[in-house]
Amino acid sequence: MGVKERRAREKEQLRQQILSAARELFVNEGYENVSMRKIANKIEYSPTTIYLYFKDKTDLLDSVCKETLLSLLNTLEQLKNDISDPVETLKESGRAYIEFGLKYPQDYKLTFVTRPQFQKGLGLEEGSVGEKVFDYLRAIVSECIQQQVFRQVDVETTGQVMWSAVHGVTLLLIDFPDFPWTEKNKLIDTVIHTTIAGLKA
Amino acid sequence: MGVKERRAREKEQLRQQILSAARELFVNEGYENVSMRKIANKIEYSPTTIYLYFKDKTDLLDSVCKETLLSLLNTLEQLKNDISDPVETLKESGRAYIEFGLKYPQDYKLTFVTRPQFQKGLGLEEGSVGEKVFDYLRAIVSECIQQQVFRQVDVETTGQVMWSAVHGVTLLLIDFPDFPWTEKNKLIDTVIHTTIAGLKA
DNA sequence: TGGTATAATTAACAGTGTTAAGTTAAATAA
DNA sequence: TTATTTAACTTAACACTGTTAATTATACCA
Repeated sequence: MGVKERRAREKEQLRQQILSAARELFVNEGYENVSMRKIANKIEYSPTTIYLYFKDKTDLLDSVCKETLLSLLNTLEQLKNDISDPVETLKESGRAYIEFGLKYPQDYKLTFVTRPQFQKGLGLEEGSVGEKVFDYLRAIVSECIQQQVFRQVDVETTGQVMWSAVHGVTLLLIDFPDFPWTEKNKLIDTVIHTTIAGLKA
Repeated sequence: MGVKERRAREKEQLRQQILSAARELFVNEGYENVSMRKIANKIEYSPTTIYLYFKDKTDLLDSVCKETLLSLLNTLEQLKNDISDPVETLKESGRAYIEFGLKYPQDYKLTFVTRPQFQKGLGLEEGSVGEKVFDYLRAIVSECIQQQVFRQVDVETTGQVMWSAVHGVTLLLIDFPDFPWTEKNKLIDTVIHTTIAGLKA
């Protein structure tokens, strides 16, 4: 009876192989410039084999993005050990979020910009990984409000403001690398500091 | 001798015709899903005619985006009559910027997200329309600092923080329309208010 | 009218995502 | 062991893509 298990394991292995080949190509050459044939070549299978594992190209994109979100969530959750000082945690989380985006710029854009363009229901729906990322943010913000550090009582709005700020600066830094930005870390710190200061008071 | 002028005028006319056909299609169906043949069909010319007026598809995108930036700049500059209260002007400009993005979401994404992906030098270089948009922002921020309303002395950083906030919320609202956002206007107001409050004091 | 520059077109190339049909290999049943 | 079923994979094809080179049509000038 171990046969089926082995076969399933092999199938899963090839799925992963396709997935990581796709990620590597998407990241290095951009989603639009990667063809199914290119992915197939990389893993030394025929192009149509991919369709046995993924519905179509956007499904492949989808799976790559889900992995990215998991990785982001993982990065963030490793910070949230110290809940005694939620504001400090929020600052560090914001910085970690931005730095994640800058470390994997193509993955970030793929997940938060390209994917929504191709797939209307975009991974923030109930039970999704994307929702969990926002849940993480919500929890910290909630703590800040409970400790009465933040003026705003509305957890949702506060979280969304924070998200806007970090998302904005991340994308600007990625998309306009030639713009005469202030020194990167100073800009990031100022964005976070400013937003949090604005939420206090 | 009026012949050459007329011919030039006709040429310019067709150029504009191509441009507005391209914009309409890009906006309605997305840049990736619009083919040169589709544009050509719309204006009832052969596909290759477009290449007599534009170098390639990204050049077409480029020109569309330049128009968008001009339109945005125009929208903003109509607000800047009242310089006596720079903070109020900044608030209104931020709101106008976001609402421009939400009114023409595809144009906004095309200009600030899609284009940078295809064209490295992306319209923020010296003398460009993109630079003028940022110049506009810089001028208002500078006034706020001179009137000692803002804590931060660094005009550049302050402007970039402001840009991050409005860019971020604009894109989030565009890209994740199904997310349970706070009521749109409340969110926009809170983003602007929070950022400006953070820049004060 | 004939000649010329310019504008627009046709035909073609190499590549795209995807589907349907066909083939090979492996696991089960006799 | 041999036959049969099932799963994995490939080949061939379709309609489409951006773009180039060669060709035709058009409008102007002498």
